[in-house]
Amino acid sequence: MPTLEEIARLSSVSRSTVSRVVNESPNVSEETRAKVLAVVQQLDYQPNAVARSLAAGCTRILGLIVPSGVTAMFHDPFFPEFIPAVTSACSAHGYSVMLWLAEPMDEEPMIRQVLRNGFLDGVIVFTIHLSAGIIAEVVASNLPYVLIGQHCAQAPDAAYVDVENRRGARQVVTHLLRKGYRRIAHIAGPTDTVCAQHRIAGYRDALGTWGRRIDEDLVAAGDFTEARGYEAMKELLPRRPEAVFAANDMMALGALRACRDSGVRVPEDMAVVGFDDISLSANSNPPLTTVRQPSDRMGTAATEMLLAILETGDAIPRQIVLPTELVIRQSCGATAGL
Amino acid sequence: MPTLEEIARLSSVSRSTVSRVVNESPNVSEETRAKVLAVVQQLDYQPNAVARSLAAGCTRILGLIVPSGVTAMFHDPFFPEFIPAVTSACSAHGYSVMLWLAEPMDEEPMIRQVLRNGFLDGVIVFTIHLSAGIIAEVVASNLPYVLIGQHCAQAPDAAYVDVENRRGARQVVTHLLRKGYRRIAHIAGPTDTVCAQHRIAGYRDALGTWGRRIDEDLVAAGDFTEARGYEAMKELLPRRPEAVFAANDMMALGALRACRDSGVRVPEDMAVVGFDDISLSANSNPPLTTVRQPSDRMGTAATEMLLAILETGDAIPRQIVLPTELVIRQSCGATAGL
DNA sequence: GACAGGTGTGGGAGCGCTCCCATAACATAT
DNA sequence: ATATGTTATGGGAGCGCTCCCACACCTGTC
Repeated sequence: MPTLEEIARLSSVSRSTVSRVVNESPNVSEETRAKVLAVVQQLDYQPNAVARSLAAGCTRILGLIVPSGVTAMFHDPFFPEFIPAVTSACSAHGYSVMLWLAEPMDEEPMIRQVLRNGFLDGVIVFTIHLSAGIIAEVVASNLPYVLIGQHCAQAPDAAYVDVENRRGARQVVTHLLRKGYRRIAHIAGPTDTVCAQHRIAGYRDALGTWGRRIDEDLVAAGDFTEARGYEAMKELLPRRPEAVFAANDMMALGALRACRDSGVRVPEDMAVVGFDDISLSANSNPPLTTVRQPSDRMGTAATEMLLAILETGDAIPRQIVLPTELVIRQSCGATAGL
Repeated sequence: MPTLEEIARLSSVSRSTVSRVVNESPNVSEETRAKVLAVVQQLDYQPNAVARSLAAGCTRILGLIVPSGVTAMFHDPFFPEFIPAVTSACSAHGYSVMLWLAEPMDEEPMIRQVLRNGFLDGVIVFTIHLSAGIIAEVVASNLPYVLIGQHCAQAPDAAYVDVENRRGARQVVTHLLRKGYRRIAHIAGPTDTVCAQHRIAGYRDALGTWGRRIDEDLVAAGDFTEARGYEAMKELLPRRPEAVFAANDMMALGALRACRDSGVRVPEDMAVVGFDDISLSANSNPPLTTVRQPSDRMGTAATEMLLAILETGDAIPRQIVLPTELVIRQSCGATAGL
C-alpha cells in the first residue's frame, strides 16, 4: 500500500501538496495537481483511513447500536428497511456504519466501551425498549447521538426519530368503529416498550372518543411474535370480540391463523387489523388492514439528523415524528363499504 | 478523554509501562500494576482505538459486505439469523463489525475503496450471486476474506462457507418421490445464483436417480420472491403437477397462496415443499415441508474462519459446507404415512 | 570477581496522515 | 522604490498509541 510520502516522492512535491490534491484543496496549481493525480492513479493510492482519522480527530464512522431487548426484533421486517436506509444515507455522505448488536449479558459495559473507544463519530441507538441504563450511558458518553423511539421521561432533550404510534393506532381503531364494530379487542405489545404504550394509548383514545368504555377483558398481553398473537387470539375468542387490533402485524397474522384454526371467518365473523405493514401482510389470507410505518424514512431521517448534528454542532430540528399511514385491506371487511 | 501519557504522568511511570499494564503484559511488577490501574479506573481511561490501530497495524474490525444483488435478499430471514451470529462471534473475540450494503450503481468502486482504505482487517462477502467483478476485487485487495457461497469457477482456492444446497434439494425431492408423487414441478431461483443452480441440480439428481425424465414444462423460473412464487404456481397449475418444489420458502408460500386462490387443496391435491425453513413456514397453512439452513452457524463459521486466517495466517480448513436438514410438515402430506 | 541470564522500566522512533506556519514567487497598490 | 496582498509550496509538530532497544538492577554460576 503506497503512502502519502511515497506519492510525494514520486511526483517530486511535498507531502502537504499531495494531501491538498487528495483532499481537493483549491490552492494547488493545475499543473501540480495533474502531476500528482497521475502518480496517484498509477499506484492506485488510497489514503489510509485510520491515519486520517487519528490526525483529523474524526473517523467518519457512525455506530448503529441495537440493545439486546431489541435484538429479538431483528427478525422484524423493520430492520431490513431501516438498516439499508441508514447505510445508504451514510454512504452518500462518505460515512461508514458499524453495527453493534448487544449481547444480553454484558450489554452496558460493552456499549460503554464502544461509545468511548474513539471509533465512532456518533451513534444511532434503538431505544424502543425502555432501557434507561443505555440511554444514560449514551448521554454520558458525550458522543453525538440520535435515538430511535422517544423517551421524554428519561432524556427530554434527546434527539430522536419516532413515528406517530398513537395517532396511527387511533386511526385504525377509529376505522373499525366507523365500520360499526363494537366489541374491539386489543392484543398489546410488551408493556416495557414505548411504542406498545403509544399504540394501546391510541386504542384507548379511539374508544374514548367514541364514548365506548374500555373492557379490560378484551385486552390481551402480547410480545410482538406471531406465536403469541395466535395464543392471545385463542384467549380472546371466547370473549366474543367483533374485531381485534393487534399491536403489530406479526401478532395480527398469528390472530388470523387462530381464527382460521377455530373456524372463525375473517372478515365476516371477525375483523383483524395490525400495525407495521410488513410485506407479508399484503398477501396474507385475507390481506391485512394495517398501519404503515415509514421504516426507511426513519433510517434516512435519523442518519441525516445525526450527520447534521456532527457538522453543524446542533441547530436543526432534533425531534422528528414521522406520520403513519392507514392501509385498508380485506381483513376488516374493506369491501363491505364504509 | 485521558490519554496514555496522562495516565503515565499521574501514576509517575512511563508511557510504556502504562501500555504494558493496559495490555496485560506479564513484565510489570504487582506494585506498579496496581498503582497504574488505580489511576486508569479513576479517570475511566479507555485506550483510543484509532491510535492503537494505526500503531499496531490492525483495526480489529471486520467488514460484512453485501453486494446489491443480494441486498434485496436482506428481507430474507437469512440475515436476521446470520448477522447476529457474526456480530456475536466478533464481540467474543474483541472485534467489531462494519456493515456494507452496496448500492447498485457504484458497487465496485465503492467496494474497492472499502477494501483498501485500511479500516478492515478482513471481510466476509456475500457472493450468493455470481458477481465475478466483486470476487476479483476481493481477491486483488490482499485482504483476508471469507465468501458466503462457493464459487469454484472463479476462485477455486477461496475460503468459503456454504450449505449443502444440492443435497438438501435432493433430499426433499426424494421425500416427495418416496411418498409416491410423480409429476414433480420446480419453481427455480434466479439462474445467476450458485445456490439456485445447486438446488435445481439436486432436483434433477433426485428425479434422475428414480429414473424419471425431467419435464422442462414443469420447471418455472423464479426470483426468490413470494409474488413470483404465486405467479409461477399459477403458470404451473394448468400443467397438472402433483407436487412442487420451490427453490426457497418465500416462493413456496407464494405457491401455497396460489393454490388456495385456485381452490387447489394442499396437501390433498398438491404437495408443496420449499427450502430455507424461514420462521413463517412453521405457521403457514398448511405448515410447510422444507429444508433447514443453519444460517446462524454459517455466520459463526464464517467469522471464526476469518479470525483464524487473521491469527494463524492460514492453515485451518478454508472450505466449510454445512449440512441442511429436512423438516417434514403437513404441506407434503406428512400425515399420509411414510 | 567476571560473566551470563533474567526482570522491570524508560525513551525514541514511527504508524500515515492533517493542520498550521513559514517561505518563496509573483502581482498589485502606494 | 517599498509596502501589502495573494497564491503555491514545503516542513515541522502532533494525533495516541505500539514496538524495539537500552539500561539499570538483581539474582545465580563457575
